[in-house]
Amino acid sequence: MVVYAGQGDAHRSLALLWGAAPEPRTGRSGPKPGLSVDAIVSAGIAVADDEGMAALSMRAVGERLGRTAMALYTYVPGKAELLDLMHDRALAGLPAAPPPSDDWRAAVTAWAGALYDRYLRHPWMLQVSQARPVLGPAELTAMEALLGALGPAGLAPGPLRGAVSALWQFVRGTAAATAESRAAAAETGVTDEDWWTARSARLAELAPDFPSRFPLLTALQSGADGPPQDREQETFRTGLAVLLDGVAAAAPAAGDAPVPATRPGRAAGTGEGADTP
Amino acid sequence: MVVYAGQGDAHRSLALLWGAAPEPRTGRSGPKPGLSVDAIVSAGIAVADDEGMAALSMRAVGERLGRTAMALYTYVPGKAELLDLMHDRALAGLPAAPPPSDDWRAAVTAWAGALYDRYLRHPWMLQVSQARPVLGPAELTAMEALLGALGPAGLAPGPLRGAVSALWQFVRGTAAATAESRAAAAETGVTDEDWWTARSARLAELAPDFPSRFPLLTALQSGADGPPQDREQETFRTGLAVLLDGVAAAAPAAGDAPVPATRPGRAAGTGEGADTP
DNA sequence: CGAGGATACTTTACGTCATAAGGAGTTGTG
DNA sequence: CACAACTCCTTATGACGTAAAGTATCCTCG
Repeated sequence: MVVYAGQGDAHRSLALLWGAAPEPRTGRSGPKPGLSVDAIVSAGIAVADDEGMAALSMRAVGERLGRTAMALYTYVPGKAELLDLMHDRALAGLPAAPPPSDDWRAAVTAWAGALYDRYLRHPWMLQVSQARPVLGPAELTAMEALLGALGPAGLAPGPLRGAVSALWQFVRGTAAATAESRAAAAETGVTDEDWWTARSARLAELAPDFPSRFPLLTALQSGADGPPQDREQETFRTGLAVLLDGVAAAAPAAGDAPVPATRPGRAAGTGEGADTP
Repeated sequence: MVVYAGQGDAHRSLALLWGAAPEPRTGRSGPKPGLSVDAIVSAGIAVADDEGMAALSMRAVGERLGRTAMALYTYVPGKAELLDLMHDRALAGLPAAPPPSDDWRAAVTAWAGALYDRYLRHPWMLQVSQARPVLGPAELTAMEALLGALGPAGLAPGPLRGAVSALWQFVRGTAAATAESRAAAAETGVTDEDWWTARSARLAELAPDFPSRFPLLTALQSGADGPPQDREQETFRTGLAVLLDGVAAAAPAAGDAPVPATRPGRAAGTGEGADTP
């Protein structure tokens, strides 16, 4: 529920995100730290995973570590920063960019699938306000991986930025939709499908003129065939395909695009020597 | 900051969203209502517009109407539902779908620009958790408009769903990025550009190995030429072009679409005459 | 070794939040 | 005119983030 305290100094997060100097422990008095930023971030993720974003309070995180809420403030400036850290950490460890290959479509598809899965494993991430590019190392690594996968397509910098943004947002958005329908279903103890039909039934009841007011939506919806999971997967798959077609079309000399390239001029180099760290 | 209380009965919102039967006022005792759902929603939007999402409390909304917080509960079940109503109302009045035309690219571009502008006029919308398709009338109308604009492209239902999702998420995501950089700049009383350079300077300081760790990102960033507004606009424009190229590519060549689709002969997607926001 | 200061953590407290419960005033219908 | 329905208020509850101040622990320096 709570997601982001607007003015939380992004600067304070930055230092922590990038592994605030581990401080040579020599020459420091006082009791040894019993906690660590890492442990706190892990506990926070555990709380959010287990009990949902609404249950993520400083008290809850502290409790999970056998401490009070205030103990956390020794390590972390506040809740907003903790959220930043959690979000970035939850993105860590995604597969690195594969070596550049002709089949950039497969590479980008794999990247998108991994990110999608990650979001669904930590649905609370989707409730962290995205009005906030935190620029943590894991997020940037994921973006670098996308750039690496996308590289062989040979986009110019402008379209490349656009494509990266479009891809990321698409994955996040579709993951959010899936997560929401799962959550709603789990909450009401009902299967996805039942929930959807109940929902549309209620809608039809409240807006009897629905089909005439929204003919295209009605047509689109009635075109659905399988259970909602399948529909979500299909949306993900086909939406991604549309995006990739766009990338292929925007690329000057794309490999497997069905579109004949008319402009041979290769624009400013987008580092094709992606050796992927 | 607060964005969405997870379990708020979406059902309760639905009735309100769809204009809960205006109740024939005859045969009702008690004092006449001094407020209305509409007035409350307007006040909520005014508060959020003027003072930001963090300042949106039931007290603040009530105060703006000369009432206490509790007075609102006569009209609205709770804050989550009020947020739903605000969000949908803020989407109302977007331009309707134009008559089907050959130039579906222009139509979709206009649609995207209008939605983008709307988000930027009410930045708090971007902090409402999107993990929640509220299915209000305005949102559905906007989606119907997109479907109308997209129609002449002649997509099959699957790709159409994917494209709709991709387009919507893209607009929302890029709007969020723009809103965030504006907010950050306004907060610190600094121009967009200064804020960005300060940010990158700080990043470079914290992660001196940045260029070697993120070569592609570094290359992409250094390829930027203008002030950030221009970069944002360019991302929007080129990203949208990529998406539209994808739509064109996913459409059946030119055969059974109601209108012969424009062949995507363009190479770099930047050529499109997007008039943008 | 013992004092002093730094550090980890706790207790307590404050202000704010959403909202439950109950009461007061207002208005229509019997 | 009584009563019921209704709006709106006051008050109260429990949770939240976190400021302030206290306590216990440990290192360093005299």
